[in-house]
Amino acid sequence: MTSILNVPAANQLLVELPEVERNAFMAACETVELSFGEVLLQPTETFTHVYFPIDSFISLIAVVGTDSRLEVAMAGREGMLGMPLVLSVEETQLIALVQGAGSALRMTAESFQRLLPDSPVLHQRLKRYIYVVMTQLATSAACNHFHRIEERLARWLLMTQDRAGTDQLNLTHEFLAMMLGVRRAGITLAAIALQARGLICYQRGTITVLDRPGLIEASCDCYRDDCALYTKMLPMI
Amino acid sequence: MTSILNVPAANQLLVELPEVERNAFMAACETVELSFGEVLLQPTETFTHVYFPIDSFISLIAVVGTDSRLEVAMAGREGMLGMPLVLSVEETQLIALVQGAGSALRMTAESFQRLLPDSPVLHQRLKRYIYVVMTQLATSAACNHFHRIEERLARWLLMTQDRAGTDQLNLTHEFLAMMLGVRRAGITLAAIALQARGLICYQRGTITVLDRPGLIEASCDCYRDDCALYTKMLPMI
DNA sequence: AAGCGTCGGCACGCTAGCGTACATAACTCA
DNA sequence: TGAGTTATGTACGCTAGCGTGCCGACGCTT
Repeated sequence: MTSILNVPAANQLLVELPEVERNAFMAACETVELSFGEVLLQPTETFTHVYFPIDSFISLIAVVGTDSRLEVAMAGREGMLGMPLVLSVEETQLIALVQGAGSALRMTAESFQRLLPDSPVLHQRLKRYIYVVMTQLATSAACNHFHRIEERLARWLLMTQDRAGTDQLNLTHEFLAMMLGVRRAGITLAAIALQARGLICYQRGTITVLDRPGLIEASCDCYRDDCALYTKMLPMI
Repeated sequence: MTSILNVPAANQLLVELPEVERNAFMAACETVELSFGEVLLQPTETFTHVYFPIDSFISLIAVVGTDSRLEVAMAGREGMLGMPLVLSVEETQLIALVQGAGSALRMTAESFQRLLPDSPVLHQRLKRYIYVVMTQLATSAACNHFHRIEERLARWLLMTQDRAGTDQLNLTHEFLAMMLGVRRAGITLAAIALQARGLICYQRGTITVLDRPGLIEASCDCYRDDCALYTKMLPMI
């Protein structure tokens, strides 16, 4: 089982583009630093930029009612923030929260929409990426519904590790509770269980993945399925 | 509160297209009858056709593990079956189950992909439709997670009523349980509660909506939000 | 009219997870 | 060093929903 991401610092959607496309596209990009906790977008806001994370990553969070939140997708260097713009829609209904600090390429929404029609290879890739995310949204709706906190936590840690590219994750139980839409105490119990099995180890805001294969075993199949779909639809690029 | 659908028998995505587009498109379509329970597509299968329901409707169902199923989206005359083809992807990971018998326009995947580039208005609409469905997937993931069976049932009945275009729905508790990913007995209790409130009435396989506004009141806001997003993104077309 | 299959009501004990609250432990900073 | 803040452990009773199984009612078939 390989991770989604075993490649050097570059956004996977942008690597190995045809020379012309790449040049035009990169010329319109700037590199920005994203810091943890930054909110790039709120529901009903309009995209001013698209982001292609390099070593940062972003959580997409759905809100229902006044205070229920649930992370529904992640965008790291395997993905992008700004899918609606690929569909010529300029708004979002999700919160985009920087979950892993680091750098990203960024381009104005305007440039993006102007350049996209002249970038057929990238455009094709982005459409496939949207398909992958849609499918993940659908199956993770089912996952969130049927699977237990411990499995979901394991899956979430794996996804995060892939995007952070390190074993050491800076995460509090509080934060994890928000992501999974459960109680903080629920995370504590699940984390204790995973630690007792020797899969992770944590102290005060840091979780270290000790046994990745074991963690995959402990997670629901949704993690494997997610990875498999991504590599099928966007193979190595 | 108006429903998504208050229009005569026609697929909403196809109405009022420019003459040329419409003619080319319709010429490639045939009308088919879909019968209840028909499975049009299974996970990993390839699309042979796209469907534009007229008075039928189709459930999209996610599968996790061996026997957990959850309805994640519906396609009636406000939508289509075959979104991945708009993204140039020919497969699906979802089950497409005919949930309301009736007719639909259908076209081969091949024709669809050939005609789409020459149908800019339709193409634009379909992209917006995909955005709507993606957003609904995201928020209904949260809805399924946070809201109770009774609210979710109310919402589901409203969505179904919109697409069926009638007060009388032919549904067993067993079937509803599958859609919502809960026990049959759980549906029975929720249905009893809704009936006690005078919102619905049912006997042996038939549910009648008695008080639509009341049912909206009883459902979570997700129903209203869904409708609002659709009409915002695809206004009356 | 009888029989059978389907559908719905209900009841049992059980579990995961909730809301809440409080205590302890670990860092931070004055 | 000591005070304050933040993160984690844990405990309490509670609720929604689970899995299961059984019974009765309905309605179709013959």
